[in-house]
Amino acid sequence: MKENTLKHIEHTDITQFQSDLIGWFTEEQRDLPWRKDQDPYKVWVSEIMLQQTRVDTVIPYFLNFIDKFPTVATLAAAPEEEVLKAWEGLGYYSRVRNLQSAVKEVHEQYNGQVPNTPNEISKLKGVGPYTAGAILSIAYGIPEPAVDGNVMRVLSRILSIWKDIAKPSSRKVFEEAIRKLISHENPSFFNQALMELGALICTPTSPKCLLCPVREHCHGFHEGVQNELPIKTKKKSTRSVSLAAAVLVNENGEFLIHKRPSTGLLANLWEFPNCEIGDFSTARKQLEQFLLTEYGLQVDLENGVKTKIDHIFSHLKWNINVYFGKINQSDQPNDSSMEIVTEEELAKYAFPVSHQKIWKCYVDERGILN
DNA sequence: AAGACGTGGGA
DNA sequence: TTCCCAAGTCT
Repeated sequence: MKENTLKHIEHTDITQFQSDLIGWFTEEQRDLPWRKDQDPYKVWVSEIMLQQTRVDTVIPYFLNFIDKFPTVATLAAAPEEEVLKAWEGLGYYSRVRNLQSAVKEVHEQYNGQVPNTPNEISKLKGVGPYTAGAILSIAYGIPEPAVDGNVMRVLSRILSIWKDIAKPSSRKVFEEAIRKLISHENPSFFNQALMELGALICTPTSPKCLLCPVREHCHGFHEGVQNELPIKTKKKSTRSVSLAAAVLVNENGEFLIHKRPSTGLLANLWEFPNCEIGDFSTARKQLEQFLLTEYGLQVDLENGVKTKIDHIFSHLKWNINVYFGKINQSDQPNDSSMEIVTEEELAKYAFPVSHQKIWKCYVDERGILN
């Protein structure tokens, strides 16, 4: 069965395949900011940002992040608040907390040098099998597989592999294939070329086979099944959660914000006080009760719901009822996870997009009133 | 193994 | 609207 899965490798001219693939990448690769040099730190940052995230989205974040934290030493020394702020809006925020944690370890345990062995680099927080292979091959020229979604899709087609790429167990099949195919002369370009091919030519839908530099090596194309591959089972739909949130302002024009717990969803990001509710019809009462029992705040929320915000995550959906309310200057948080800040100071804190939407609602509404 | 973990874009 | 993503990792 195992031999059968990769049977097409026997009929692949590996040297010619490498040459065609790397030759194409050399000519056609996109000009991307993390391709200016092979600084292991910058390669690392880019690979973490690119996890589950589009190139076009990453570019401005990468430029800003490297501007703010150009080296291992600067990121290791940075306040977490600033680091999270630089990641604000990118999503999967544990990536950047793990990155800074790992960078601190590199700074302290490896004298600031990103390790260059599979064993050492894989121990770093947030560095899984893909990222380890990407850094080792791109920054250090070490022939390790870097198997991401692109590579699994491309190889599924080229080698006509009918394994479900959604299953974690499938990854090792593709790693095995890459170990047989990878160029030892230029593992960096080989790995990047496979991903670039997946992004530009061998796309999820409507692959541009007529433009493909390795079409002659592609068993899926020759079998006419390139549109049937890869096999990928779909995931379950998301569940819905109802929330009520409050934008609370005092006589000084200062706002109450709350820092989320250090684990779980949107960890360590800031938000407007909110709670999960069972029933929209009594949302305001539930929120007032929550503010009293959790934060010791006696608040009269304005009567009407200001807006209803829908926010979709990968695995769940928030339906947020937004309320406005006044607090007194004498109301101080009874909780160290809360702060009272001016509108100007708000810009220093990292908020998830869902709560940026709440703030936008407040600004829009206030603009009408003023 | 399967679910948690974000977001914005395209069909 | 709904679904599927896009250079994955952690638990």
